[in-house]
Amino acid sequence: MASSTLDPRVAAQMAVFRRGTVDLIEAPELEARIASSLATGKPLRVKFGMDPTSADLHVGHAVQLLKLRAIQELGHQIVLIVGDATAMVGDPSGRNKLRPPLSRADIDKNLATYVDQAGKVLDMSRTEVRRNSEWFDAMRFEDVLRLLGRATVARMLERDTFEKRMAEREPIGVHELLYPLMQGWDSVMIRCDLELGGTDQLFNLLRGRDLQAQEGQVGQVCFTMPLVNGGDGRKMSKSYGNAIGFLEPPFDMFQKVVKTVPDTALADWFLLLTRVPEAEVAALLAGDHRAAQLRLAREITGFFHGPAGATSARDEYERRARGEGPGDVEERRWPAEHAGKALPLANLLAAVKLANTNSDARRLVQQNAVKVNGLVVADPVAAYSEADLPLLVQTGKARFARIVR
RNA sequence: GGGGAGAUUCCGGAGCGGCCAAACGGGCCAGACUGUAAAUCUGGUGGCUCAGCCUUCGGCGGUUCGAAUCCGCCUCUCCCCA
Repeated sequence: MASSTLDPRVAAQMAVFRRGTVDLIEAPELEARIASSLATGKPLRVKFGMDPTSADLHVGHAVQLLKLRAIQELGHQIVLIVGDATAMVGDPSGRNKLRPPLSRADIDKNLATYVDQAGKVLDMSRTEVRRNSEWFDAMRFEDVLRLLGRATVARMLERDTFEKRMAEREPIGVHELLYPLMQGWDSVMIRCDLELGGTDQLFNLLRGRDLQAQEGQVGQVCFTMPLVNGGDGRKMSKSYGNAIGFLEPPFDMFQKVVKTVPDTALADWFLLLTRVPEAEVAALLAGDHRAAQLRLAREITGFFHGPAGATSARDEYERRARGEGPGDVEERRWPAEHAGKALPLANLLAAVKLANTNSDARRLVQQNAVKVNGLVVADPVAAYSEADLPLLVQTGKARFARIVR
């Protein structure tokens, strides 16, 4: 496809667009647009839509944002569409259930945090942010009907998520059929050159391309990035509890990356979530996977917390790996209500919240999961009193506390 | 509007008068193994003053020596037909 006469500057940009990308519809069109952008000095308008349905971004979102950042550095214009109007519909992509629409108040509340967190990756000062209520609120009912006339029911229903829901007799709100059209209309309104989305977004992205063509514009180029999975193999999502959030402290982030990424996904994570050159990634993967995993964790943690944060996270991680426990053990006070009394170990654990209940604590002790001052104690009624303080207590591999007076 | 099915411990889902704190699977916790991974194996998974006791099976009331299991009412879900 890339002809031998392809301008090297165009080729270089194409490489950025291509890294980790799944769909690119169509590559030759993109080459042409890049070439013309270079010739005229006019940046491409690159659209990315976000639903302000949740305030907290996680590593899964970072895949797209990092791509946008790279594109931004090429000098193109990122247009972030805040889907405040579409959020009230709810994107049916990947959903098997009708989801409740959000109120305007919810949306406004999420928006600030949302944009703020995206700013950890994107240069927001160079990003155009548009709310799609800007044009949707201005539409009259006849405008809506005209837009709806642009698509057929069969075309909408052929979508896999709708097909599945029909088959499973799950409800599909009529309003949900509108979502792809609304998203597509955004592209028309901002005269979009290309739009990025997750692989689950391809259908929606293509609606934009079609609508633009129908409106006399050149249809946008569409490209998609993979969705990353959490440690449990499911799509990373806050509601599944498998997400690594942008705002997590360095150690947590580092540790979660190590624990989350299966060996089979290492290559993808490097490709999608770091800027380590592809050749270097290949070399890393040819070596010790353990080392590659730690490197990945450093790269990701470093991106969000800087080199110092990444280093401290790694040090902490290694300290724990050596079995030394956390560098800085949380202190808990001897429970005031038991001042001056001896307590059975199980009750002590529950009292300082190292276990949920006395019964829970008792079980842990009986399973050899509890260490006091580094030694396993298997007797749940072993008595401790304030004279024994301070006590370093550990339940399981990761929960530590120092009990003090 | 009419007809039917059902609500059980974190989830799914058995149980249909005593042997039920309630099978089984998932999840989760812990132990072994390990790369604090994955996979695997083992144990655990209502509470407590823990070889025993106490409180649970949508809610309220009833039958019974005894109810998650039977009866009545209530609340909420789902399905089919229109």
